[in-house]
Amino acid sequence: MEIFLQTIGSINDETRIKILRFIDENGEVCVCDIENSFDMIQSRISRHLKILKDGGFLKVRRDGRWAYYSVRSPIDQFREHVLKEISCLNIEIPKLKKGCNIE
Amino acid sequence: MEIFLQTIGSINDETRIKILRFIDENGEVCVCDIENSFDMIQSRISRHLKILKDGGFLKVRRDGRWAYYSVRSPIDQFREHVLKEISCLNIEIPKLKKGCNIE
DNA sequence: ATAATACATCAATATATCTTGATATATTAA
DNA sequence: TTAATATATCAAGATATATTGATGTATTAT
Repeated sequence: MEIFLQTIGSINDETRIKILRFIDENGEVCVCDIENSFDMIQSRISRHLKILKDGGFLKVRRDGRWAYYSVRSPIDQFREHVLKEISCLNIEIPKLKKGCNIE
Repeated sequence: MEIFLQTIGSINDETRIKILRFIDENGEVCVCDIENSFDMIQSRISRHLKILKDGGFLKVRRDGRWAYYSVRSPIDQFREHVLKEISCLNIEIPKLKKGCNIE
């Protein structure tokens, strides 16, 4: 129950749905890319990424000072269904704007 | 997006998950049955039922002074997946205790 | 008509979640 | 070593959601 609620709670927010779809569409991105593309302050992005990760949708790969987030894979069927549902939503997802100085 | 969030929000609560599964397992029940089985006050049950109905999981059939709730049918694939996931949760669902005086 | 039953809704309070700005940590550059 | 960059976390305030008790609205029984 706890895990299910954490999964559901992680997608019970408009900002997170958009971030999740953004990552699903663009593949692995670092936090500053999201920050830049969404024009949101870093702490807000960071918090939502953590919730999506704890919800089982995202994974992180750390490299130096960067954190690269991507859709967790393999992913279970239920989260797969959720991702598919989100991919069908008629919403505006910002274009990817690279935000880091170095890559 | 709004509809998706309403759907997700409706199952983002432990009480509602239990009520939904209770109805899924027992079929059509009236409000006082739920009230009696869950030992919760009526206004609380009523509120959660409304949220689950607005979330697209339940339907009501009114008959006299009673309101009978059941899983909406036909139901779309996504909500079907959600119901299946909820049916797999390892949680305690109360036994059905009829609460009405007449039936 | 009056009372009782079943259900819905409202107002007040309690609790949880989100946003922001500040601060902390780690890594790399100068 | 010092400064800058990338990210995470914390504290405070704002907003949303849940619970309770009271009240409202039908419907049925007496």
